[in-house]
Formats: sequence, structure tokens, C-alpha cells
Amino acid sequence: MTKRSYKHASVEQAAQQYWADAECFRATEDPAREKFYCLSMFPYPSGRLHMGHVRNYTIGDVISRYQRMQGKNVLQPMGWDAFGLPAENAAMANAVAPAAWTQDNIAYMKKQLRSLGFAIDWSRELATCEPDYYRWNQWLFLRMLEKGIAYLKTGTVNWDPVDQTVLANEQVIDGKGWRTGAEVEKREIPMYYLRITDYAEELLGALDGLDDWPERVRTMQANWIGKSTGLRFAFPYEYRGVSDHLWVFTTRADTIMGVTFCAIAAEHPLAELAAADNPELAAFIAECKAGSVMEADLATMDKRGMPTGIDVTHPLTGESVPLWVGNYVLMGYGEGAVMAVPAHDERDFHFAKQYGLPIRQVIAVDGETFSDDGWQDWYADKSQGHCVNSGAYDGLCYSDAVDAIAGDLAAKNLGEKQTQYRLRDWGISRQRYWGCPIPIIHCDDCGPVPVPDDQLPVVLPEDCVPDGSGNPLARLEAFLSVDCPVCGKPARRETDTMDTFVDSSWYFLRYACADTDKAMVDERADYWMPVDQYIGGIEHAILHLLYSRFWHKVMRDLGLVGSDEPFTRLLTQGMVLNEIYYRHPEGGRREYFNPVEIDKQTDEEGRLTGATLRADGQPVIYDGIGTMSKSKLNGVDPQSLIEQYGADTARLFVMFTAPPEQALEWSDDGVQGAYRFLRRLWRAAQDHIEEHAVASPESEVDTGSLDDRQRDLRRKLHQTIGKVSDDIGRRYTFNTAIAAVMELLNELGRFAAASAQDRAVVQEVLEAIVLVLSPIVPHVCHQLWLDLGHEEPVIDQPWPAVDKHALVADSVQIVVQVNGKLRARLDLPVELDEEAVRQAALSDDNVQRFVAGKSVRKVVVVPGKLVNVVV
RNA sequence: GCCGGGAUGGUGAAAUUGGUAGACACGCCGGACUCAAAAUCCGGUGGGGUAAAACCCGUGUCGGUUCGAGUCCGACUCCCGGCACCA
Repeated sequence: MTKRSYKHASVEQAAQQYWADAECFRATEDPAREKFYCLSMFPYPSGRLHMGHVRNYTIGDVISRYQRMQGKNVLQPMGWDAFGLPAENAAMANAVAPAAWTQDNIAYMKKQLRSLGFAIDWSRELATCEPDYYRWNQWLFLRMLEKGIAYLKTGTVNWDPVDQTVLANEQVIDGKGWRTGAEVEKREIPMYYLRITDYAEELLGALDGLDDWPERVRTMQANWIGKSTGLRFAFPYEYRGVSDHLWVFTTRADTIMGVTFCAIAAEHPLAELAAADNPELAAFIAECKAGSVMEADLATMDKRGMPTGIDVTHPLTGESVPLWVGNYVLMGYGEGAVMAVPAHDERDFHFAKQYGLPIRQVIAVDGETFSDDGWQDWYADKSQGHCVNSGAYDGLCYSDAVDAIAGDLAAKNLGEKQTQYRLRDWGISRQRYWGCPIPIIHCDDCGPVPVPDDQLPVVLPEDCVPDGSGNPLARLEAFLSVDCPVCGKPARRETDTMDTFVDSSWYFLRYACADTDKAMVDERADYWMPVDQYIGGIEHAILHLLYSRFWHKVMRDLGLVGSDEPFTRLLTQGMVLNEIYYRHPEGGRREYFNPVEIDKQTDEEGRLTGATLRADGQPVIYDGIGTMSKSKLNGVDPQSLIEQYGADTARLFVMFTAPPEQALEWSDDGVQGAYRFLRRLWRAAQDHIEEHAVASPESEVDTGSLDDRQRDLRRKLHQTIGKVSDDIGRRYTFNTAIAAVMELLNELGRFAAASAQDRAVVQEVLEAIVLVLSPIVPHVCHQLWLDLGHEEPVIDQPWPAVDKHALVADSVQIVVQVNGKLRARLDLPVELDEEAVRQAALSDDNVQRFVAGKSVRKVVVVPGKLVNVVV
């Protein structure tokens, strides 16, 4: 029976059946073997896979299968980041419990993942919404409370005054509540925080050791931690007969003599005090409390302020300095108060111009003239210049001035040098239902009391349907009512749940020992950890990856894990982007539409002029392109692609279309090409097998008696093996690896096999192609490997080796340039020395045309590559 | 606003260490096969120029370094990601 045509459905089903029956992907701890832990960021079960998932998990699968062929003991697990806001939104929209919605989604998406043939050990599957998992969030939280790493303080949240509920940043659109359209307010509430700032120094310093992380991620984390050394110092003041100090922090102590005012946040105690008998100021402070808490909003709003009427005293000059309330000063940073030096801080400059406050130059740069008409960048450049108008400090450079000023303030007990971090402690309290309950009981007599370990887990009731106004747990008496563990009196449970980043900060440890109910992690975690390769979207470069590092170090300090860092090598996948369309009905919430439902109108140059919803023909708003997300409904479901072309084509296409780190605007142009390639490979193999079987197979290539054609093909083959090994193993440029194999297959197509030796070479080429493609398109390679005459499956084969003897070539192409412009290409024997190459280049006819009549100033020879004649 | 990244043919992209710009594909054009279509195969395809070549121009914009710049440096434009409660 011949297998003339490629039937992806049956090929893929058979391969997947084989892997399942043989339990190929079940990983077992084996200290004798080198382990490789390959981890992809687990998905949020939003409903269906989107192309970003397919890309992410295909990358992980290619690396896993490649490492397996390198002989490693590979673990590739999968699970579900199952708590989160979209489940509550779905509950509101469809009146279905988040738990049921989430379980349905998991079941569907798991089926989709299985159909893609990923080499996943499903026996370790977990979901963060299972009590067996989240009880350990609660357990570790209690350990953190004991160690003082977790603590209670107030934090600011977005408050919807109509729904009487806390809003996520995502639910605030243009400063208004997404459902009610009401103007959002800030509100202070008690929250639990984790002292990530205690680990700031280690989190920063250890970035240097993460050599196999992308440079950009390390830079972003370093900037996020934002270490700066500066001066914390005080402006003494007297107000209503009380003497006190206004403390501020600055990194520019050298400009202290240029202070012309100070500014405090609206929430600063001094502002409240001053507002007590100043209705205008009270109104302004109330105004400052409107709007969202998002930093992007705070940083882009109009800078506004109002004087408090209080004067503070400059600690060095004794001058009176007016104190303002500024809407741009954040209570959460530093002291909630800043010194303002309009001449040398751009924000202060514009604020001073707006309110007519004095601007005093105290730094000068030779050759530059200061003018308060407009801002110039050198005003704030601390790398040049010296102090002026600064009395005793005149002439000093930045660092000398800072030292001198810090010394003088320290002598007066009014200041000290301080290291400051931009990083803030991690607030984990969420006023939401679908999350891990915070294990605290509130007692009128005893205050907040930790739930005793033997009462864990605090199980989240699963039959609630949130309605958008507050947390349904707060109305659930069966959950709320509990006796105080300390005094036994009736008390109430905490209703806040944990930030879902807690769930995702340690799930990779749990995969190593998902079945234990005795402990959070056991000794198997130390076999698999650290993760050798972590793969996930670049959008997680800071928060998730920083929180995980922090959590890991806390667990290390509690003696639970042996490693310092969780992820050895990191690959940050570029986002898969798609167009975004929405409508915004008057007074209602935004309604998004999937791009496949949209008809676009363009002008003759292809520019978008309008867009309408196909269903009703009415216009929709185009909102640019952006990441595929549940909330913007612009995801592309891979299902139809898999059904039409098969998993291998889907995998090949996403890996071929762009390098993994690059962002990708979604288009399925080119899927045909991937499918065509697999069919060509299939037919090339089947044609060969038929012929080979008929004309007595001579399976071994006799490398001692090759003709030129055979040698050329084998050279191309071994060049390709070398390139693909480097592209997959080191560079992670899967697209160029695939292109190299395509070139090889094209060359094979031009090779007419006549003799037994020809067919042996063809067999060698086909086997190598199947081996190197098997991590990318494992199903078709599984079948072809068997068809090529092997008993053992390709999954258990070692990666092919380069035959260095096959790479040897007689001639090399040398490029000849004249003044850097290409003028000739010469095929020259490889053994030619530099002088001979120079002569050959100069004597070329076309080179002569450009050299004739001019004098040769210089000849640059790059051996084996290029000659550049400079005239 | 701040931090990080990106921009190369009609399209996705390649060029790994400063050394041939556009590999490999998609699309399109032409041809073969076919009663016809699909599929498949062969050829062409950055722009200008030529009978064909030669040659000229060309990697977001402007400037610089270099024998030589897509690649390095400076300034800018636009797009994407993150900004602590989307995950």
C-alpha cells in the first residue's frame, strides 16, 4: 500500500495515540540524569486558546523536544491561572457562577492544547482555584505575617460611587466607571502588603547573575526597582503654635539653594490641617481626590496646585519658603512631600511659570546662558556644571556639593543620606470574590487574627454569582460567621481575596510535587528547580517575573527551596496583535467586536476610512492594533486553522512567520505555504521510499566514493544540520531554522537519484530533515520516521550530528568592492593566499573599469569573504 | 508623562561579530500538465534604466563615525509593550 497523499488528521491522531499509550511525556525524577525543566507561562482560562497561546506553547514544545533529543530528562508541565476578574465579568453577563464558567473553559482549552500535540506531562496539571493549591498561598501568607513580611496598612483604590464598589484599573475608562459611567474617586482602605522592598537590594543585585535573561527585561526590572541615593532632609516650620518638620527626599541636594517653594500631596496630614479653616483649599483637596489611581493618569494630568498659607523654613538659608498642595505629588512615594527647584527640575519649572513662583538659578554650565523664558535640557543635567548663587557651595560640582550639603544638614540634625527605591511594597488585598481568601478573622476584641494552620484551607464558596456591586462574600453569612480563634467570641472572616499574582508566583514549584498534601513543596522541587527555560509574553517582564523572584527568595529564607532564583533562562515572546474595534453607546459601557465581524472601508491608497459591523452595517470605532485580549474581544481562535490544516501546519506556521521575541500583527496569509511545505516533504519521502524499496536498498553512504553531486548535496545537508542546531539550540530563531530546511528540501528536489549510492544519500538527507523538524512538526515526523524504515519512534532518537568532513569545499566566493560598492564576485580556490586574492580582485575586468585612471590608495582584504579597493 | 522595544519589497521576514541588502515564504505575473478546474511543477518578481547588460537609487526622517553602516553614535517621527487592581 502506498501513502501518496498527506492526510494530517489520521497522521496526527496516530502519533498522539502512540505518545499517550507509551506515556512518553510522563517525567520522573532521576538523579542520574541531567534534568531540563521547560516551563511556559500558564494560561488564564478565558474560554478558548488564542494565537498568542499557540505561539507560546509551540516555542516551549520545540525547546522541550529538542532538549529531549539532547538526552535530557525533560519536564514540561501545564496548568491554569484560574482566578481572576474575567470570570466575574462572565458571571455578570451570563448569570453563571465563576467556578462553573472556569471549569468549562479549562475543559475546552485542555482539549485544544491536546490537539496541538504538545509534549506535556498532564499528570502534574493544576488549577490555582483548587483548594489543594491555594491553601498553600494561605499557609505561606501566615508564615509571612509571623515574620513581619506581610503587614496591614491603608492603600488607595478606585471607587465607583454609584455601584459602591472598588474598580480594577482596567474598569476605569477615561476616569469613569466602566458600568456606571460615574466619575471615579480615590478611597483609602486597609490592605495587606508584602515587604518586597526588604528584598529590593537582592532583587536588583541578582539581576547581574541572570546572564540568560534578555537584556531588556533586566533593564526594565532594574529601572522598576529604581535604586537612588539621595538626601532625606527637613524644613522646620511652626503652625498654630506647634513646631514640627516637613521631611522631603531629593536626589538633587546640590540644587537645594534654589528651592523657592515646597509641595505636598493632597492626602498629606499638613494639607488636611491647613484645609480645616480654608474652604477653598478644602475644595481643591477634594478635587484632587477625584480620578483614578493609575500612574499613567497621574503623570499626564494637568499640573495644578494651591498655596496652603503655611511657610516652612529653609534648613540652610533660614529663608521662608511657601508650602503648596500639588496634585502631582504622590502620597505613596517617599515622604509625600517634595522640595521644588524650578530652575533645575522640569516639572517644578512649569509649575512655577504657571503660578508665578520665583525661579532661582543655582547651577551654571560654561558656555550656556540661563533664562527663565523656556526650559533647556542642561538645566537638569547633573553630569556637568557647578554651583552658583549658593554661598559656601559656589564652584562645587554635583557630587562635592551633595556631600558638603549632606554634611551640613547632618550637623544640624536636619538630614541624612538615604537610599531610596522606586519599588513599593506589594499590596495583595483585592475586594473581589473570585480569588484566594485571605486567612484572617476579624474579632471586635482581638483585632485581625490569623486563621490557625489546622483550619486551612479557608475554602471559597463556589456557588456565588457576583453582580458588580461589591464583593458577594460580604453578603454570605455562612462564610462570614466564625468564632474568634483566640477568644472564641463570634467574629467575622476577612472577605478580601489575594491578588492573582500570588497564585502565579510559585505554581512552577507545585508542578514538581503536585500530588503532595503534606507540604507546600517537597524534595522533588529541588530536583527540578530552577526552571531551565521559562517562556512567556514580554508583558510579564516586570510584575509577574519580579513577584515570582521575590516569592522564591521568601520561600528560600523559610527553608522551603534551595535555589536563589526560580528561572535560569528566559525567553520573552512578542505579543500577537490584532485590530481593535468598539462602540461606545451614550452613558453605557464600551462594546468590543472581533475584527472578523468587521467590514473595512479604505481609500484608493489602502488607508482605513471607516469600519462597520457586518451584522448591522452600522459604524464602529477603530482603536488601533493591540494585544489579543479577552476584554477587547480581538483574539483569534486557532481552532479552524487546526481543523483545516492540522496541528503540524499551525505549529509550523506560527514558528516560521517571525522570530519569537518579535511582536506579530496577526494575519493568516502564508498558512498555505506551511501546509504546502509539509505536503512536499511528505511526497519527497514517499517517492523515495517506494523507489528505494524497489531498487535494492543500500542504506549506508560510502563517503569514500562520492561524486561531485553527492558531495554537494551532503555539504548542504551538514551545513543545514549545523545551522538548525544553532538556530534551535542557541539562537531560538526557529523561523530561520525552518527556512534552512526548506532550502535543503528544494535542493533535494533538484537531485535526481539514479544509483544506489544516490538513494543512500537521499535517505541520509530525508532522515536528517525528519529528525531536525521533529520538535516543530512532531506528528508528520513521527510517521515519516517509521515509513523510512525505523522500528524505534523518532521521539526517542538523538539529535543528528554534523559530519565535519562533509563541509569541506574547494572554492569560495569573494566579493570585490571599489570604494565600498559591489563590482565583482569571484569564485576562487580556498587555498589562495591574501596576496593572490588581491591580485585576482584587481585584475577583474569590471573592477579595472572603476580603478582605471585613478590611484589605488588602499586595498582591504577580509580573508574568505571580501576585497575593498579604495581609490 | 516615565521605563523598555520596534520600523527593511505589494506582505511575513533574512542578513548571527561593521563586510554581497531582500535568503526562505506569501501574494502577483507568465508558462507546463488538464476537456476544464483544483492540485502539482517550471520561470519571473525592490524602484529606475537597458534589446540584454552595464549602471543609478534604495533598510522610518535628518546628521555623524568608517575603506565599508540595515547593523555603531547623536537628534527626531510614528507604532507596540509596561506603569503596581487585566493576566
